[in-house]
Amino acid sequence: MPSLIDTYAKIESSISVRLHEFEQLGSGKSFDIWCEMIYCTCTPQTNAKHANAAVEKLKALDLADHGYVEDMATVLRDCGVRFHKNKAKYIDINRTKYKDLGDWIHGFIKQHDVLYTRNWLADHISGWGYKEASHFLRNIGYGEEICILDRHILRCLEEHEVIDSIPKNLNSSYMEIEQKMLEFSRQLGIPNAAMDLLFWYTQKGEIYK
DNA sequence: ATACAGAGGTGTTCC
DNA sequence: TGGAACACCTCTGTA
Repeated sequence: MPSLIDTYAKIESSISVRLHEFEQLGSGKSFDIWCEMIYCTCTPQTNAKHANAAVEKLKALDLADHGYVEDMATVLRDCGVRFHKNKAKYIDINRTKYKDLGDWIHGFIKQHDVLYTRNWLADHISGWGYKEASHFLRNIGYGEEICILDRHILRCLEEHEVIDSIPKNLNSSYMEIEQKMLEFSRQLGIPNAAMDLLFWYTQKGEIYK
């Protein structure tokens, strides 16, 4: 089995392209950032490509801006997004409050910092906890100080003995495990923002988001 | 075949 | 006060 460093060397350029795309998205149109919020709301327990397909279909049907909850739920279900009813509700709630988040999130982050912003997002965006708040921030170009601790990453961390075992309840230990992963990335000399894509590549054999 | 775990978690309830 | 337990939902892979 090749080491993480070897694998990273092999796919570094592909990862760099992806990370650059995240930055582009973050500095792009507010509507695109809103669509990324929809994506992150759809993602939990759901195939990432299904979540992405749902976003594209919502856009194609002009539902992302102002669709009824029921219509959005139908699209999510048809695209294979799990918990489609709840997630359609979350999208509706978030839209009424934070559809323009892309217009001010960068100033917000500059004024506070990424960690504070993640807390704020997890508290204020319906359907987001630490994991999805981190996912969103990474996807708009702020992945250097935070980790997306989903079950796959936790499994990788366990395999590489960064953590002894996967905790039953993440809430209490998210920051602690995150620190260990940040330290791990420093030891390897691999940018933290790339670690998530690298781990996913080792499991799935491709780079997605 | 039929069952059953697993899927890029989060919100609510209950003690 | 905080943690388990459960609901949300449906499809796929595996034995």
